[in-house]
Amino acid sequence: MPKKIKIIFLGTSAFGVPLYEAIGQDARFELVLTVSQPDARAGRGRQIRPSTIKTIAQKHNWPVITPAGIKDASNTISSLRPDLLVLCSYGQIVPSEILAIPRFKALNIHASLLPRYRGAACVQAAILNGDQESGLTLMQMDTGLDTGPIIAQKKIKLNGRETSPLLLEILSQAAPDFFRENIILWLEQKITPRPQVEKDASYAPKLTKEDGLIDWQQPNIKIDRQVRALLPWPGTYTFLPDRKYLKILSGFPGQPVAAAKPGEIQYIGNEFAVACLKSYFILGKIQLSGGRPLEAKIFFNGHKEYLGKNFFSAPDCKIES
RNA sequence: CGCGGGGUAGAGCAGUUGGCAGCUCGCCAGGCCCAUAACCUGGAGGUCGCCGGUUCAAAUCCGGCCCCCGCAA
Repeated sequence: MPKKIKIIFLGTSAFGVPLYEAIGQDARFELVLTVSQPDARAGRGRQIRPSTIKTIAQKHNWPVITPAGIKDASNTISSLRPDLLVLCSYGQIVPSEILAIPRFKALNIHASLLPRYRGAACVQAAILNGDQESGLTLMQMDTGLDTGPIIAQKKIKLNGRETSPLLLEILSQAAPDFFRENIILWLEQKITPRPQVEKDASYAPKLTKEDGLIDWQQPNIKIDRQVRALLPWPGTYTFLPDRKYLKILSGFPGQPVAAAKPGEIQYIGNEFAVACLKSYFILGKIQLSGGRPLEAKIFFNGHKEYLGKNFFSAPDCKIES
């Protein structure tokens, strides 16, 4: 390839950073523009802050724009005459008029083995469903939500103890090599994308705060998956017997038992555990609102009054601070 | 000015009609026991976040400051 490939990168979250920097620093490519989501109020104090990708762009002095709607950037994008458009967790559907601009098309790197888990919470979905494997998909974009034909995939085996932040990190770090291994073949048109098998498709819609509420009537395996999957947001939570909001940050499933009263807090084998459906969930780290994260053992050592009482997971418990 | 909780012994917490600072765990010493994460006895350990004010007397009331955290995104 005699000439540099002109790339426009679309991304917002930290997940895309390794890939983004790899592209920006690759001599074969010329990063002509970065498109990210607009600055938004976030965090305590609701300060206005830029997206992670925008922050990285500014650090390298790479050109970046943050249109409210990607359509607003349509003219800017076409005037740069990009050869390729690469998207990684950008957060907006890109319309066909923009997808049609680059001659090597618009590609998306998605953190699941499509057609499984189209959508935003793809990594969480893999853990929530107890999948044996996860991975990355390089795909050609169309106007649907992660529906375009697949160019390449990379599988990652799961050991069943991953948390979302960890798996996200693993996939994020794997993205640059995965991209480099396939992009040249793509540019040389040695790969024919294959359409997704529609009947195998599933969706992982954005999570909500409600998804984090623990139902102690479930088997401990499910609760364990929920705890690992929903970090760091929305997080899993329950309510103490006096209805204080309590985050469950970690734990693991205990041995099955016949008679367990779901929700009951118990001291078992030198650990603090909560009864769920025919089993116990051993508590690891927990966090009260206003408090820092700490081992359940440390907290309950000073609160023996909770033993034998029940956690609430009733919907009438308001989420309060 | 988005809403809110908190800084008290090594850890987690209680303690506002102001009056010599408490609980659980841990730690040290000893005891019981085949043994123990169990139990019993004794012990060490605190400028009550910082500064100032009110008062005979402040962890507790008033003012200012620093730090930590939850919700919300």
